[in-house]
Amino acid sequence: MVATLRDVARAAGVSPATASRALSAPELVAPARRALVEKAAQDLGYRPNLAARGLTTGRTGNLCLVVPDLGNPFFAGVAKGVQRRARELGHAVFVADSDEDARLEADLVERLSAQADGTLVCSPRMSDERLAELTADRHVVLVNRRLPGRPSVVVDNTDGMRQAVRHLHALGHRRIGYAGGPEGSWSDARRRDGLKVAAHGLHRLEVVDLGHFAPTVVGGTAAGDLVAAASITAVIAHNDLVALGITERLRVRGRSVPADVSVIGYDDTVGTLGHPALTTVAIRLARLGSVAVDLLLDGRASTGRAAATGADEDDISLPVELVVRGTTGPAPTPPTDGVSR
Amino acid sequence: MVATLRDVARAAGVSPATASRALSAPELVAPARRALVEKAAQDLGYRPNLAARGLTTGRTGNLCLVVPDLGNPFFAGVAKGVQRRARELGHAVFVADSDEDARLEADLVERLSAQADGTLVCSPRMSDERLAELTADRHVVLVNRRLPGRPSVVVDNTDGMRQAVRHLHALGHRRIGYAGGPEGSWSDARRRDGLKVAAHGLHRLEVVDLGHFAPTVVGGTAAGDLVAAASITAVIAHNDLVALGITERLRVRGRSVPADVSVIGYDDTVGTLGHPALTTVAIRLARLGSVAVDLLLDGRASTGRAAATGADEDDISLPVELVVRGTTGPAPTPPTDGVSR
DNA sequence: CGGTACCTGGCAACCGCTTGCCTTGGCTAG
DNA sequence: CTAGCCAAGGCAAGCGGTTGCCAGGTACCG
Repeated sequence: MVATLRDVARAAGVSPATASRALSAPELVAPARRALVEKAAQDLGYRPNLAARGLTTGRTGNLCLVVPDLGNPFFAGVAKGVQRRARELGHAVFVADSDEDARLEADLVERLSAQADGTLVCSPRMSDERLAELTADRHVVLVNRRLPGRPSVVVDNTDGMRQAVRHLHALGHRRIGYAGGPEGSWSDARRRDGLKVAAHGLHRLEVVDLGHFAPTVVGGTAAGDLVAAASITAVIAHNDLVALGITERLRVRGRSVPADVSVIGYDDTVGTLGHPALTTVAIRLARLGSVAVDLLLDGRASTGRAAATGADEDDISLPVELVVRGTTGPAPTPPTDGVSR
Repeated sequence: MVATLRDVARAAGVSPATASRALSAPELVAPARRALVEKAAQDLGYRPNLAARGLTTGRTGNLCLVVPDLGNPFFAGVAKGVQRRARELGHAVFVADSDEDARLEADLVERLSAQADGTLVCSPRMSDERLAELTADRHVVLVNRRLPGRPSVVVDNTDGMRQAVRHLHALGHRRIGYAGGPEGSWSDARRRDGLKVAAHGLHRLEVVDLGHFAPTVVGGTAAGDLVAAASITAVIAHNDLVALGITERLRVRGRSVPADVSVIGYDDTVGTLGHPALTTVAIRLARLGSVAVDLLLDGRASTGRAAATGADEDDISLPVELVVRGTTGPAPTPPTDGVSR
C-alpha cells in the first residue's frame, strides 16, 4: 500500500494538518518539525495523491491539449513543446487526438477540460460560433487560431508570406501560385490573405489561387498537377507536406524544381528531407506550445478577461523565418520571344 | 458553478446516495426515481467529478503513456492508437515525452503512473534492471520491448527481417549491410539478431554490420557514407528515417538507388515520401498502441502475474509485412570479369 | 510581574462521490 | 394472521488531502 499523509504524520509524530503544511507551506512550520516531517515523507516514499489534493484546492495540476492529428508533425511539434513546458511547471498533460473530427474535438474538450486546470485547443476547422460557445466558460488558450475575446497564440502568417514573396520577387518570379490547405482552416485563410496582401500591395505580383487541398503529401500530389497546368513559375504551399507532394509530382511530370518551378513550403516540419531540400517558412513549433502553456498558466488568460477589457495582450503572435534551401531558384527566362528585357 | 451530485439529488428529491446509484448502477434504483434523477442530471448539465470518484473507487479512468520522442512518427503513431482506443474505452490519456532521456523517463513513469489506472511504457534504451525495478509494483505494459515477467506488446522483428532478407535474396543480393539504431536499443538488437538468423541460416547471405546510428535522417546520412564504402549491394536500415538518410546520401555521392544499391527501411512511417518511395517492413503502429491498451485494461496484465505463472500470454507479438516500393531492385551484375555464369 | 501579541500546531469540516449497512415497507408463504 | 424475505433508498463513513479557526505557549513590552 502506498503511504498517505496520515502515515507520514504518524511517523513524524505530528498531526496530519502539520504534515500537510510542512510539505506544501513550509514557512508555516517550525524548522525542527518540518525536518521531522520531511524525513518521514522521504523514508516512507510519500507522494501526495494529486486527485485528493485537487478535490480541496480546485487545482488538479493537469493540463489538456486537444489536437486534430498527432501524426501531423506540426501538432506533434506543438505537443512536444507543451509537454516540456508543462513538465517544467509541474503539470501533467492530457493529450487528445480528434482524428480531424471537429465534433469529436468539441466532445473531448468538454470531457477533459473538467479534469484539468486549463485547456489548449488546436482546432483549425471548427466554426467560430461553435468554438466560441465551447470556450465560453472554460479556461482555454487557442493555439494557431485567433478568436475575439479568447486568449491565443498564433504565428505571424502575414510576415511569413511577406518574406516568402520578397524572396520570390527577388528571384524574378512574377506569377506565383498558392496551394491552400483544407477549406475552413483558419490558418489557411490567414496565409492566403497574407500572401495576397504581400503580393499585390508590396510587389505587384500576380497570384493564382490553386484551391484547397488536404494538408498532406497526397493533397500535394493533386496540387502538383494544377501547378504544372498553370502558367506560373513558383508556388507557395499551405504547408510542407503539400509542398513535398507538389515537388514530387512535378518531378514525375518532368518539370524540374527549382529550374522550371520554385516551391516554398510552410512550417518547416520536414527539415532537409526530400530532394531538393525544401525552402520553407519556419515556425518554432515547440515554442508555440510552450508559450501557450505559459499564457494558460499565467492566470492572465482567465475566462472572458480579454473580452471584458478589450485588451489583446492575451493574443500572442510568434515570429517566423524564411529558410531558403533547394526548392527555390531564379525564375526561368521565358522562351516565348526574342525580346530580352 | 458546476453542478454536483448533491445538486442533482436535491433537484430530483432524493438522497445523494440514490442519485449516485441511479447514474452508475441503474439496476439498483426503481425506474420511476431513476428517470427523475436522469432528468435532473440532464437539466443541470451534471458531469461527475472524476477526481472525486477516483478517490473512493481507486480508479481514475486515466491511462498514461510515456514515449521518448513524440516527434518520431513511430511514437506519434503509437500514441494515436493508444489515444483512440482509450477514448473508446472511456479513458483519458496522459502523454509524456522524455526527450530521449532515460532518467527523465523513469521519473515521468513514477510521477504519472500514480494518477493513472495503468501505464504504457515505450522505453527502448533503459537498462533491463532499471526497467524491471521501475515496473515492479506498477500496472504497466511495455510497448515495443520485452522483459521477462512484464506484459508487453512487440512486433515480430524476426519475421520482418526474414521477409526483407527473402526479398533481397530473390533479387540476387548476396552481401547486405545493416545500419543499426542507437546503441542499447532493444528493438535494434532484436532486428539485428533477426537479420543475422535469416541471412545466415536461411539464405547464406553475408551481413556487414555498419554500426549504430541515431534513428533519424541525419543518422542515416552518416550511415550512407559507410554503405558507399562497403562492398555491398543492399542495406537494411534500423528504421525509415535512417533509410531515407542513406538513400539521400547515396544519391549525393553519385550512387543510384536501386540500380547500384537497394535500401530497405523499417516501420513504414514515411509512406511514399522520398524518391524513390521506400521499400520497408510495415508495422501497424496504431494497432500496436490499441492492443497495448487492451492488454493494460484487460486486467490480465496485472502486476507480476505473468512472472508468477510463467505464462507468456501477456506477451503479444504483432505481425509485420514487407511493403515493396521503389528502393529495392535486382542486384547489379558485377562488372569485374567477363565470365558470365 | 502581568498582559498582550504572535507564532505553532491541532481539531474538525469539507471537497464530491461511493458504498456498506440498516431501515422501511410491501409481499409472499406457512 | 404473522413471520420472513426482498427490494428500495437513506445514513453516514470514509477516500486523502487542505485550511479556517482556535488553543496553548512563548516572548516581549510596559
